[in-house]
Amino acid sequence: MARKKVNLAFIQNASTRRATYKKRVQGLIKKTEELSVLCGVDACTIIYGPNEEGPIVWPPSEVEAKRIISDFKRKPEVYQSQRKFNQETFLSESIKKVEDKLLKLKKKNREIEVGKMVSDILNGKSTLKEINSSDLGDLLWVIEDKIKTIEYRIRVTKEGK
Amino acid sequence: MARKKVNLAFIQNASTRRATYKKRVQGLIKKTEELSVLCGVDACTIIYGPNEEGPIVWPPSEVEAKRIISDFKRKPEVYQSQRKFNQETFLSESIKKVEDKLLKLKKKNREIEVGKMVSDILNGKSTLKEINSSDLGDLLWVIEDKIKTIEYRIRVTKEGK
DNA sequence: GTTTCTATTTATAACGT
DNA sequence: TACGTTATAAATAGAAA
Repeated sequence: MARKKVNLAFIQNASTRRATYKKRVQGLIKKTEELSVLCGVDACTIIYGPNEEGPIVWPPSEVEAKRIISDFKRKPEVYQSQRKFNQETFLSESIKKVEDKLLKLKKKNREIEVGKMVSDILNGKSTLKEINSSDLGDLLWVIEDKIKTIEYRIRVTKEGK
Repeated sequence: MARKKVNLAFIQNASTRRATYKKRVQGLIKKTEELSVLCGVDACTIIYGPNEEGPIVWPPSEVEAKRIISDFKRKPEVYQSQRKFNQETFLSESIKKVEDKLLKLKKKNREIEVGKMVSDILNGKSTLKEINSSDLGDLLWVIEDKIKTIEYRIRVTKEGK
């Protein structure tokens, strides 16, 4: 983020990684505290360092941290509230681009539907038999794509060794 | 942090506070992900918004988040104050440190194994039938986890307008 | 390894719509 | 109230000590 843009990938060089880790842990903890204080909300950050030290936690109070965590674990459908951290702006000045945008949205809508399908299947709410061939085609396409992502992450993990 | 230095105190004005909240949640989640990916560490951030349906969490996978939280809660109450960041940390004896390292190594090895399994299956070098039930369990766990991450990304892309 | 020192990239507070 | 823009404050990557 300085002197060079950062690539969101595991830092191979050990010493560089350690240095970055230190700086960023400090920054992350600070940001957590700031959000909590400025906006008056409960926020908790837990970091397991590469060392054997033990987790770094905010808020500093063990009781407070566990309270927030307990609240979290009690909520079943936590992820419904996950949302919009995305800055994607394929905005444009011409009609052509607006049309492109519409197309993309439709495509993404489809992806969401398929994503839910996958989820339902994994959760036993649905079975492959209940899915029509058209949907199945999309399903395979998406899975194939996701597999690539997984392979990439696996590769990164290995190299990070 | 712009146009004026920020005062670390509760923002009285409701609309300003709300606007700041939205921006900073976005930033905090991003920072959490960056630290995790760049440095290859487990990190978890939970935010309870003022009037939202549920907490905002990173990592997006419920499984992953709960695993990290469990690790945290499982630790004995051997907390000790530390010098940096007003954080708290567990003091451990040298024996425990060694044990922890061993545990991490085993975990990493297992991750690599599972990763190779997925790879082999995708490349037709192996089939699901050849995998024993124990391995299959890990495999499903990993895949399910990845799927959730994927769902999150899809959702974010969609709602990101 | 760690601390300090920039050069730059990011994050974002205050505005404008 | 929400979203896009802009001026600044912060964070931080890489270099140097």
